Amino acid sequence: MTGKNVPKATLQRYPVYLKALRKLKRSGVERIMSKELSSVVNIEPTTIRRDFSFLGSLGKQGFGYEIDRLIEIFNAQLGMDFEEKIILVGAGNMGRALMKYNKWDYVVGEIVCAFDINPDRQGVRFGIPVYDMDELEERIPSGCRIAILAISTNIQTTVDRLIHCGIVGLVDFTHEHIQVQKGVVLKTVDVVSSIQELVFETNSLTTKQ
Amino acid sequence: MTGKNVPKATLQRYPVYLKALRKLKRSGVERIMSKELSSVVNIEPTTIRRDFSFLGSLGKQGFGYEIDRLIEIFNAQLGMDFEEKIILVGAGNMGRALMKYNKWDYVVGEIVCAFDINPDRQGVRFGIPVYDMDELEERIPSGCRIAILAISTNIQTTVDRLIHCGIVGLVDFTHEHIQVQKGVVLKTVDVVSSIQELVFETNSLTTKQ
DNA sequence: ATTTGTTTGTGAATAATTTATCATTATTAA
DNA sequence: TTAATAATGATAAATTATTCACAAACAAAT
Repeated sequence: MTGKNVPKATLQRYPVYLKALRKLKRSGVERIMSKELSSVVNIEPTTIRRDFSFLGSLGKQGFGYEIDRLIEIFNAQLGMDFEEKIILVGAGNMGRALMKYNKWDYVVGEIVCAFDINPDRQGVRFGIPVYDMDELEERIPSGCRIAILAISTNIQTTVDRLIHCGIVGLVDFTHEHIQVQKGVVLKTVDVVSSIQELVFETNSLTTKQ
Repeated sequence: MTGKNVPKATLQRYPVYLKALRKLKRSGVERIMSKELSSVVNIEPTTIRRDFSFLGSLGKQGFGYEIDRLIEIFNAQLGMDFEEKIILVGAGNMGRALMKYNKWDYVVGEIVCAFDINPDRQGVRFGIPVYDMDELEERIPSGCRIAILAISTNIQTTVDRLIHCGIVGLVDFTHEHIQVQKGVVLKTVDVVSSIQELVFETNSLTTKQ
């Protein structure tokens, strides 16, 4: 339905809103105005209103937004209906951390299985079956489009294999540069890169002596 | 020196370039042109050239860029000189995964110590001392500005404590919404949010039936 | 029921970012 | 040495994102 003309920048803020709204709900808040929410998420009120407006007229003038309604709509928009089957590639420390947190309560889908080359890591872990990498092509669930990458060797080769299997979205936890063809979306999650950006940004605030 | 008028968007691409350049160097490439690099990182050549130009005239007309020179400059720009002392808060699965990868070879600094409430996780892990959370205020290295957050309880309280200790940059691996005052930079790293964005973006490409 | 105060939603204006164009300069080959 | 080629770096144009400003809508009070 929606998801078409929504600006990319807005799309990246939706998860932020959802998290903040869920936190507010837990602390008993039932309604909120763009100005209040602004101080919670550090986003200008007018930007918030514009972002929300892409999903319809969610608020009431002179009143604000009902948090329950917002959460419901964001859940729907951000994936509750999708039920994506996500695979995890790599069951090392990082992979296990991700499996453990798989009980995400407002998520798009769930990790249905994992793959690893190391036999010691295979079997069932945190309720998720971990198969041998060799079995990727046969074990990958049909319709699976998204993979989480948490391996440290044969990275590019594995990515190519995944794309061959129909993967079109990758969340990348490796520390290597990965090359993907157009049409495949790569979301890189990297502490190092994050810290590099952070150092830059904080340097313009606090000048080190 | 630099780091002032560089657009935020450009700043976020620098780590991408550095990673790609290091990969190219390892595979023996010595020089590259913006057009070639473009096909590696999926960023327009003209954007690459403009991004690079903020750091000086790094290339030669009719020739391209020397990879060694680029890497050197990016290293300098992205932190090699900074030697940030980074602390890790939370030594669970995620924390351990991060400690294990602490041997980042082109990084801004390193994790000098960690903190956790659980006594079982305290002691030295992967060469990094893990202290009790209660000791945060006394153990935090002087001049420490950046913290990696990988805890799952008392999140907001801990963040407030960290900011009180002088932390101005946070890499956040929790699944909660975190509120920070202006002046503190928060980089949220969240599988769930990444997947949510991914689902949106891939949906505009592959229409599910 | 009417008025008053408040906050949304949006068209218009501004700012930021990306892409296109082109002059310039280095390289290479004749 | 000179001309041809090629790719940068700078500027201009186009695109995208944010902010302003205000009309319309609703709630609450009288």
